Amino acid sequence: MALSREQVVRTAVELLRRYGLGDLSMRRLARELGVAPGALYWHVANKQELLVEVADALLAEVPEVSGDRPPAEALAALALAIREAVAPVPDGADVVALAYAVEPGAARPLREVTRLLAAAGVPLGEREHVAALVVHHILGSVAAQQDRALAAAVDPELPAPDAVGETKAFEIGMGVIVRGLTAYR
Amino acid sequence: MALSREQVVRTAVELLRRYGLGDLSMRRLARELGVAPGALYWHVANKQELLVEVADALLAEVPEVSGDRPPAEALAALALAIREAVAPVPDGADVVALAYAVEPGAARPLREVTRLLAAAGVPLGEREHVAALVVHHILGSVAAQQDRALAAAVDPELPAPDAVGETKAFEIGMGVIVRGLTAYR
DNA sequence: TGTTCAACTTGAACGGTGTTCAGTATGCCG
DNA sequence: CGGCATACTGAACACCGTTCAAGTTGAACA
Repeated sequence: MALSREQVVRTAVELLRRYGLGDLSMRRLARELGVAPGALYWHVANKQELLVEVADALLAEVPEVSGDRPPAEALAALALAIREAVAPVPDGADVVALAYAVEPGAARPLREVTRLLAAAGVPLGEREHVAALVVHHILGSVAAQQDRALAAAVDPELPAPDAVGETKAFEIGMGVIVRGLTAYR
Repeated sequence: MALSREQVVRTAVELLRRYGLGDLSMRRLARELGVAPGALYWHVANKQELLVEVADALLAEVPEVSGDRPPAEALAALALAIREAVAPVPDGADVVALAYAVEPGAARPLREVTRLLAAAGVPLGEREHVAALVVHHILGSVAAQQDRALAAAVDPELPAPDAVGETKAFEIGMGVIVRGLTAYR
């Protein structure tokens, strides 16, 4: 059976989930698919394009947020949901950050952030900038956690980060943002 | 004359300033110093350690913030100063983010963020987490701007980001944070 | 059935990358 | 002058993303 773009992306996601970005090379991916490296370039222009697709796949699993809650509360829940989708994937934050940099509005959950900010009364001209703040907090927090986890894996002296504590830390920052938004209403 | 660690770091900073992270390879750096690549490893354990040193050098140029202002105001000024130190350096945000991930409290200006948060009434257990929010906003904002600049340089269709607008966008996010901090006082 | 043509894949190469290490040179100290 | 730590070289190792001429495959058409 011939390879397909979907298959390439799916395998890339698997590889990322299992081994992280360091082991997601075009060669490794090709080996996993039983194919020569050059074959991948028929289905994908380059690695960056592939990674954007991978990021989209990760974010596609974020559940849609229910609309019948106060916007601020819904925003906090959405941020947490995005966090939970990205955090368990090694280097997930890096991959999503890359995709967000290339096109901020490509993935649904990230658009939803902007939509909730509108509902919270943030005026049009400021929305995308506040959305950037939220996204950076999510991705920055996850990236930091993943870096600490990596450091702890290499050097057993360091304490392994505990998921609960990390989530609490994230929510403290998110709380500051949400309280800062009340000024708009 | 023998090479020195300081000289290696200084030249690395120059190279980064001029050509960005893509051209800051150990080989290129060695060529610039008129030396074989292996020689660098006498002065520096590996590239990551070098980049941490480079980040410290970038942040060392952030002016100290004066203490006789309201903490919230001083924090906004400090954040802006950090931004202005990192933004003109290509890939500066990436380099500093790496250093911050390795050891969050290494550079003075980043410790100062925590100090100002203490002055603003943020309790001990939450300080470092709010500091992370601020740092992520700074670095995320700069990284996004630099990515857009890079994209515009490659594809002339895209609009080049203007520095004033980017700073405004940054300040909008910073404003949300600062307003969110008033709840602590 | 035979032929044609597009879709797809291979194999090999190009020009890089970070890092290691046995060996060699340099200059200071006793 | 001998010895020794410091500093550096040259070559290699094992990778990386990407390109491309040449080859294969399979389906549609005559």
